[in-house]
Amino acid sequence: MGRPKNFEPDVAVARAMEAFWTNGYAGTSPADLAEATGIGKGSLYHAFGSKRELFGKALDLYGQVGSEVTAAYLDEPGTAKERIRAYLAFLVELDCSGPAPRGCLAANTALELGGRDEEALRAVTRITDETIRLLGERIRRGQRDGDVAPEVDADAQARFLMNTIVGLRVMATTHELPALRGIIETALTGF
Amino acid sequence: MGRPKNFEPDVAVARAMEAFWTNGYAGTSPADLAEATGIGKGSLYHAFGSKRELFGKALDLYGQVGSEVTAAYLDEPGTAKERIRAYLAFLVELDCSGPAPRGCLAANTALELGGRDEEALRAVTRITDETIRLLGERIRRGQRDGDVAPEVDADAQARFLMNTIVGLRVMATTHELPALRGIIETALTGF
DNA sequence: CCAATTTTTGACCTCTAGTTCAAGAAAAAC
DNA sequence: GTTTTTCTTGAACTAGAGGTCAAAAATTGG
Repeated sequence: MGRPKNFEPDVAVARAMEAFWTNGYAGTSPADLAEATGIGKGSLYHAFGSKRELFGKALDLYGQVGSEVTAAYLDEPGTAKERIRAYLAFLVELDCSGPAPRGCLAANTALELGGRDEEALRAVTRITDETIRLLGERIRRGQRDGDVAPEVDADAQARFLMNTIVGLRVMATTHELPALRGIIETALTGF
Repeated sequence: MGRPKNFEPDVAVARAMEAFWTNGYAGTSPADLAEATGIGKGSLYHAFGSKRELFGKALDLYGQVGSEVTAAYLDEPGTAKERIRAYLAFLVELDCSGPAPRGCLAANTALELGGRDEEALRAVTRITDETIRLLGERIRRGQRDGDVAPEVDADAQARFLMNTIVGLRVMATTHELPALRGIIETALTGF
C-alpha cells in the first residue's frame, strides 16, 4: 500500500558504496549520494535515515561481496598457494584498473573513522576477521591435501596474508603493478 | 624588522602534523589547527597561506622525522633481521600506545587524498621510497656482514617489508598487539 | 471515487569550513 | 617620535554540508 518506491534499495546501497569507496566518507556529500544513486536527497533521507546509516549498509554490502569473491577465488581448483596467489593478483589488478586507485573500503574506513566511530571499527574488524578465517581454512585444506607443509601455522599465516593484502591495497595508490606483483611473490615464499 | 612572530614556525608545523595525523586532512579544521598550535586562525593563514600548504609542510616533516627514526633503528648494532624486527616492533608499539591508533600519516594521506591530489601522492611516494631505500641498504649491509644469505634480493625484500609496515599500521587500528607481533615474526621468516 | 498510506520533490534551515580583511600592536630604522 | 614593516586579532563573508519539512503524487482498500 502507499506509493511504491521508484528505486531498489539494494541498488542504491551498491551505488552509494561505490561513491564512498572512491571519495571517502567525509568526501561524499548528500548531494553526491543523490547524484550517484539517482535519488533525490529527501528520498535518501526518508529511506535510510542519515548519511551514516547509509554508509553502514554500504560497508556491510562491501564485506558481504568481498567474502563471496574471496571464497570464490579460493575454491577454484589448485593448490592453496596457487589459489591465494591468484586471489592477491586479482585484488591488485582490480585496484590498479580503475581511473584512480581507491584502496580497500574497509581499510579506508578504519583509517578515516577509526578514532571516532566505534561501530565502524567493529564492522571493519568483522570484515577482516572473516577474510582471515577464509584464508586460514584454505591453508588447512592445503595441509589436508598435502600441498602445504603440516608444520605451517595456518592462522598465523592467514593473519600475515591479510596484513599483506591491506598493505598492497594501500601501496596500489602509489606504486606500479610490477612492484606489487613482486611483493606478492615475496610474501608467498613463506609457506 | 617589523613585528616579530610570537611562535616558532617549526613548532607550529609539528603540532599541526599531530593534529592531521590524529584526525585526517578533512577532519582537521582551521579552528582545530588554531587550537592545536595556539596560534590565531588569521596568523596561521598569514604564515602558511592555506590549510593545504600547512599540510604539505606537516607531511614533509613527517617524512623527515620518519627517515631519521628509521635510520637510527637500523644503525644500532645487531644483524639485519634483528634491527628490522626491532624497528617494526617499535612502529606497532607506537601505533598501539596512543589513546586511539592513528596509523601512518603517509598511508592515511595516500588513501584520503590519493584520488584528488597529485602533489600529496608524490610526497607520499617520496616518503615510502626513502624507507624502502633504507631497508634495502640495511639488507645489503647484512649480506656483506654475512648475516643475510647472498641469494636474497635486497630490493624485493625491502619493498615487501615496506608493504608489511603499511599493512601493520592499518591493522593496528583494528587488531591487538599480540596479533601484530605474530605478523612481524611471520614476515621475517622470509630472509 | 474517496480515504488511507507511503514516496517524492525541492525549498528551506542551521552550522561549520575555509578564507579574507581591516584595524591595532610590536618591533627596527631614521 | 615618527615611519615603515611585519605580525596579531577578531569580525565578517561565502559556499557547501547535513538534515528537515510541507506539499504534491502514486498506490491500495473500501
